[in-house]
Amino acid sequence: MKAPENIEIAGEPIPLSLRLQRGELLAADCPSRSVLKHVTSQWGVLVLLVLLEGTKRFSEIRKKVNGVSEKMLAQTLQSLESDGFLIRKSFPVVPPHVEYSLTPLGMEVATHVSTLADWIESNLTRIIDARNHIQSK
Amino acid sequence: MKAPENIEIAGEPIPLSLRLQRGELLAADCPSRSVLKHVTSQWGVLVLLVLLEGTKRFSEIRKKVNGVSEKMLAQTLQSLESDGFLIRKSFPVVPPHVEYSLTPLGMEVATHVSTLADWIESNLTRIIDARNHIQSK
DNA sequence: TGTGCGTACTTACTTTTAGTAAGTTTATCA
DNA sequence: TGATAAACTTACTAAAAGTAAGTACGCACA
Repeated sequence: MKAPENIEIAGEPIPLSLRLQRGELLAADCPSRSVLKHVTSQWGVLVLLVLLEGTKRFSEIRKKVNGVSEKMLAQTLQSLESDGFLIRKSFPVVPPHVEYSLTPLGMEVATHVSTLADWIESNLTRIIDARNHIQSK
Repeated sequence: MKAPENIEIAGEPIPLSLRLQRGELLAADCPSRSVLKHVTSQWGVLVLLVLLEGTKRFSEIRKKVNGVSEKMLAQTLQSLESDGFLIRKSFPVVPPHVEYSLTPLGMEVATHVSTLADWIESNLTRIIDARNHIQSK
């Protein structure tokens, strides 16, 4: 993260608590890097998309996100939870019943992720056309 | 990709060539998956951000994207080029001089990537706060 | 009393990917 | 003659992802 500079407006210093500390993704040691990794990880993106539809059980997410293994899904859910993007609600029953849903913070990222995902889905043919065009050179 | 269904409007079938085939990221074998991988790869995201600023040389990109190795940068640039997101212009000089710039297609994705990246940078403190809150439970 | 079932994981192991460091190329300049 | 610079490439190691099997446990059924 950027070290907060001593900004002031009209001679009045802005209190630290009110100043927003912006992350810098281009800085190798900025904590935003790990957030980006979690959010844009292969399965992270897809899990966020699915959870935008609403609360889902572990097994439901697994069914929707075609190809994810139980191990990777569990891992992905844990990292997204640890970043505060989703909450895990476990019911004390057997067999286990666990529900995942986006937090307000999670909905915000997921919305941006969804926009990007939509663009890719919508423009797939353009991309494939471009691919073929480049290949044939 | 979704198999094109036989859609028609007002009794008139839409020719295959005109119908847009949407990708489906949730389908394991959809080609959109590899595009997503390239675009949201750790270094792919950051390269796209840097190239939004304009044409850049290999070494300039490497300097801006803190932490990327030459190997990974070369690999990332190649995959983004193969998807038609950027063009590589090599000048026949020694030492080598190579310039990379976004294609119109690349600018579109990069814009969406940038929106997501901006959100993460802007909300880092919220995320870190959420992280700490979760940890302390 | 025991056997199987369902769900959400976890663990051990293999394969793939990423990271690191050193090498390659070649015109130009000291 | 030899060092230099820029953009890669290659060989090797470390880390991450994929695969498959195991674990926990309360309930239903035999």
